[in-house]
Amino acid sequence: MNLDTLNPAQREAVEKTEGPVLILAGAGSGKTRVLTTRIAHLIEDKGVQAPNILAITFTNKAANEMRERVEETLGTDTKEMWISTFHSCCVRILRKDINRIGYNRSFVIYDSADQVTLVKDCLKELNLSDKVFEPKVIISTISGAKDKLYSPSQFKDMHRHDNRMSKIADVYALYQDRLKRNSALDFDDLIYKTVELLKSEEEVLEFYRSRFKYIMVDEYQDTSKAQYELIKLLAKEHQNICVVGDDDQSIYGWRGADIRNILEFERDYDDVHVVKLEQNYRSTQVILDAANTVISNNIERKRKKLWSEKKEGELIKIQLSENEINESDFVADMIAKIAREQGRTYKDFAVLYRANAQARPVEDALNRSQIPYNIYGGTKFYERKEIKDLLAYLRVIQNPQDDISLKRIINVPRRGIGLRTIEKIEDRASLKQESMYSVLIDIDTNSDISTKAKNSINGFVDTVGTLRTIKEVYPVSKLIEKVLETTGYIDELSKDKSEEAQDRIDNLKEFISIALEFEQSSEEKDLQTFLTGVALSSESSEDEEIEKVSLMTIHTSKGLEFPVVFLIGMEEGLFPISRAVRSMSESDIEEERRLCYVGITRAKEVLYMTLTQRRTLYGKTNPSIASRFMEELPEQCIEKLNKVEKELTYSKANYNVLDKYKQKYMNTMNKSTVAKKVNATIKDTKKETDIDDIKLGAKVHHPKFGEGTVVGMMGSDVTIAFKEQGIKKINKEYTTLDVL
DNA sequence: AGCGCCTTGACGGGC
DNA sequence: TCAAGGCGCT
Repeated sequence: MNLDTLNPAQREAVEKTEGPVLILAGAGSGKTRVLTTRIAHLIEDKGVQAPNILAITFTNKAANEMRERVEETLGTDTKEMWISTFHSCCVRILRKDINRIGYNRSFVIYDSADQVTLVKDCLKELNLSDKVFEPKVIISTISGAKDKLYSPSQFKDMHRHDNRMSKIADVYALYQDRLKRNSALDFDDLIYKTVELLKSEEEVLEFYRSRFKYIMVDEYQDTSKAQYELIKLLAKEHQNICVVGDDDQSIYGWRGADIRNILEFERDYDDVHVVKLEQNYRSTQVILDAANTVISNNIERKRKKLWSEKKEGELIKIQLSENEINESDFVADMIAKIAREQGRTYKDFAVLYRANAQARPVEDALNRSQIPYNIYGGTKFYERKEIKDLLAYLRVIQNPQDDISLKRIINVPRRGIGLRTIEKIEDRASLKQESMYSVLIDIDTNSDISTKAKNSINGFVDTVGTLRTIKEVYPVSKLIEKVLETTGYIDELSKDKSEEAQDRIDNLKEFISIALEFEQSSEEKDLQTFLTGVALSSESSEDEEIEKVSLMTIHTSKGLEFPVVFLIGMEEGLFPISRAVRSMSESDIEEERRLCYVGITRAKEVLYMTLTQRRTLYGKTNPSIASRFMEELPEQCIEKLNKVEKELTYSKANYNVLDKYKQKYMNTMNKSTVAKKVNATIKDTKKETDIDDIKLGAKVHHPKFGEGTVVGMMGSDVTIAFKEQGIKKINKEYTTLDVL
């Protein structure tokens, strides 16, 4: 294995194969290359067997890319190697042994829409209003609990003094019960139940421990407590655990990622070898300086500074526009101009924004200028109604205990089984503690259902029965055709002559070809494997090679790069988004700042940042205030294309500034040095602070805001009245508060 | 069952 | 602003 093309840090990360390794990989530092080379090195030079390697990523895209690149490097196939996402890895483990913890091995996987339906059912059963207990809120609460590995009873106990949360805990308990009865797992369960299985079944744990002798985890900053625990279980014995991540790119706190996992890796494992990949191969020095300076305003981070061998590069251009329409026109004009003058092609450009709603005016402007674009995000193929209907049929065929899917299709297409009848079936099912399907099977013994409804139900049961037989002999694609035929689904759509109906038919045909493709490429060809694959993939099959400008959120852009990037809507309340501003929570603002860092570092050569004087968003026009992140950009890196400073009110709010330290050091150091100083101070005092000493009324010291008094506490959020900076909400888990 | 009016609320989004 | 879901009427 030739490692000569790697830089020293990269090489170190590859060669240090034994013991715990933390690779802090800055944006564009060749992280994927290091990981793939490391795997190849293990196999080729260290004589490690392929089955002993486990490599975990977050997205299918990353997993596929890694597998391809490893195969390319090694020149062999990697079938024996587990290179997969957390979720598909867990499914594999669970399919084998989940029966040991009382679940059915042929479980189905519920997506977020199924979750909503199930939670609504649970609320109904508990007589709770879905106005007071919004399903969305319930789901994210449950999801948060599972991410932290709280069981329903633990969760209930934690919140025994909080009436509302207690009720939510009851929903959580019932929800889990129903999932189990339906032989279903939601996405969070895939992780949670795997941890549960490994913790309770010594034999299973031993099996995987001795199998996965070398474990690698990508995007470690995005792991949740549950994922962290899973990895720890597997890696504890041999300690050959290599995690790669960038705390500065942690932007998924809102979906359970716990930045502490990367910040405290060194505490969790013994003798951790830390490698920092700081050489950036992507961007110009100007772009990196700007990114470094902005991110240095974050307190809680590992110190790291990107540098590049590339020359200085063009200054970052800042444009102030009248409103979002002018802003979009500016973007379109500049794309046209740069494409023409510099001979760039449209795929070199990306327009990045904080919220999807911002895409609209940009689309309009690009259309006016006849510039082709691809918009990422939006309704997914598998979320379409007709596809979900078909999937519900397939799921019921696979697993008749799945009440949620059964309810979805029992009267689709219409076959005269009304709401009243369905309710009766449900009642009976919960009375007898069994699935709706088993009630349907002997519906004839049920007296309070009309003969007409009984006939329809028997017809439905026959259809499903027939399809279940067909499943055993025909391939999936054929089964799908049969479903669409025998249920009359296609007939129903064909009768409808609208364009929409034709679209739906086309989508169903597209789905059949997905199934055909599956039959050709997959080793296992059964329905269950197909359904799992569909559940775990997101299918964003846009034609990526095509010559188009990319429009996407900054979140979506993570991991990608473009020669020319437009970061639009750099305004307070939009970016950082208003919720983060209003919550007054420093950790929320820091996550927004990391997002800003991600946005800036997408650019290879040219970066534009735009903002408006007035923005109409959600039907309301408001004067804009420049984003605090704009103010954090170093003067020498930017070029203001128009009179930005004159026209703008920079928010003078109590954001930014590191006051206490600023006064002390500002004369001699620049802002980023001050931040470093603060960082170092935190590191020193960290161990001495006991988080439990932070109580109501306690006098505390905050690294940025100085002295204050604790006036409120909610979970890990502490509200503090600062002497000089006013009232702020701070997450005590992430900030070092010294009790005075 | 289906249509249309009205309220609501809207960040980010992979598996 | 606008789209989706709820609700009431036919």
